[in-house]
Amino acid sequence: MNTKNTAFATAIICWQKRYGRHNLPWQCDNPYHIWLSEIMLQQTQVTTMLPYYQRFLRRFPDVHRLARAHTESVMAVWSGLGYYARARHLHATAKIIACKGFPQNAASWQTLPGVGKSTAAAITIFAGGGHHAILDGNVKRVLTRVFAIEQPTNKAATIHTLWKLADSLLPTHNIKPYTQGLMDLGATVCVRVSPRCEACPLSKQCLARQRGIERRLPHRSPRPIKSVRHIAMALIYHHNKVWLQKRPHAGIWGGLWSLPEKEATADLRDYCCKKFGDTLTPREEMAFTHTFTHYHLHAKVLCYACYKPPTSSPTAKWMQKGALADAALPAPIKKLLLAFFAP
DNA sequence: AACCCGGGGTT
DNA sequence: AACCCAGGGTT
Repeated sequence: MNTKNTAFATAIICWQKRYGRHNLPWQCDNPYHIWLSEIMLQQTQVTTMLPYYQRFLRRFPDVHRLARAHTESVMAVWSGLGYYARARHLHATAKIIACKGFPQNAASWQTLPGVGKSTAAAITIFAGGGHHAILDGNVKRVLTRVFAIEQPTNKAATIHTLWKLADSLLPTHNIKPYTQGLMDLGATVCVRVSPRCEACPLSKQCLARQRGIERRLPHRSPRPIKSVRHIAMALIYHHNKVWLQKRPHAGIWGGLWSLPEKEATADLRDYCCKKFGDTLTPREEMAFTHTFTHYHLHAKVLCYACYKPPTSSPTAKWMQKGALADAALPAPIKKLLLAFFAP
């Protein structure tokens, strides 16, 4: 019978002790700090999120302060960090926690908005008591390489295999340094391009390295070709202000402020005419393209000067050009507006 | 600028 | 199980 692979965990725990990160501000026993850090670390590196983390905690020192805050101020503090759905989910979860207290196990954590299986596992491990596998991008990379898993990692069956493998590798003790070590190793040594195998504690047991295929892993099956989608947007300005609409929470750029948008330019002109009447003067046209996972978005932007603006409403408002940089806008819209108002 | 990537949510 | 969404990193 094959014995349990303890060499993997042992090597990581030992490496973590000497080379891992030990002084991160959320390495404490405050579940609020740990939860916030894990959300901010989704799709984001430590060096990027660190100043945001500090700023966020100064503004919202505990979960009750966060729960009581207005969504707008949460989004404003999050501004610049990207992936704004994380901020919306964080706020929604804060309200639940303020009412019902912090979850006491991973399964309960995972029912909360923005907390998936891996994040729930990490939070409960670092907050103390949890004993679960994690499987984020770093861990996937380490596992597919050390065990030479060549199946495409964007397939459910492979993900399932990786979870099983991660479960089987869990050590009985030292779960915190093990988990932190796995994350740190993937982030600093077993990186996607140019892995630093000479500095890796697993290099001797790494099957991908033995076979010389570490750079080809993890493997993904190709994605379908992207289509192109055309839309029309209106940039309506009044002195140094621009007319923005709040987007619905579902769909792209959910909950962010953006320009009025229609499928076709004719529809857009109709809308502008109805909304602003003859107070609008057509100016130049602009355009941009933005690529999503599944399609290229091509936007034609009709610019109008407006001399008599309508008043704001909950879902539409005028924004000063000075407020654009810190506002919750989609990245391409922010870029376009900053360019438009640039001196 | 093109290409690659990966977390949670939705269907 | 497959697809959707978002923005940063790398080349």
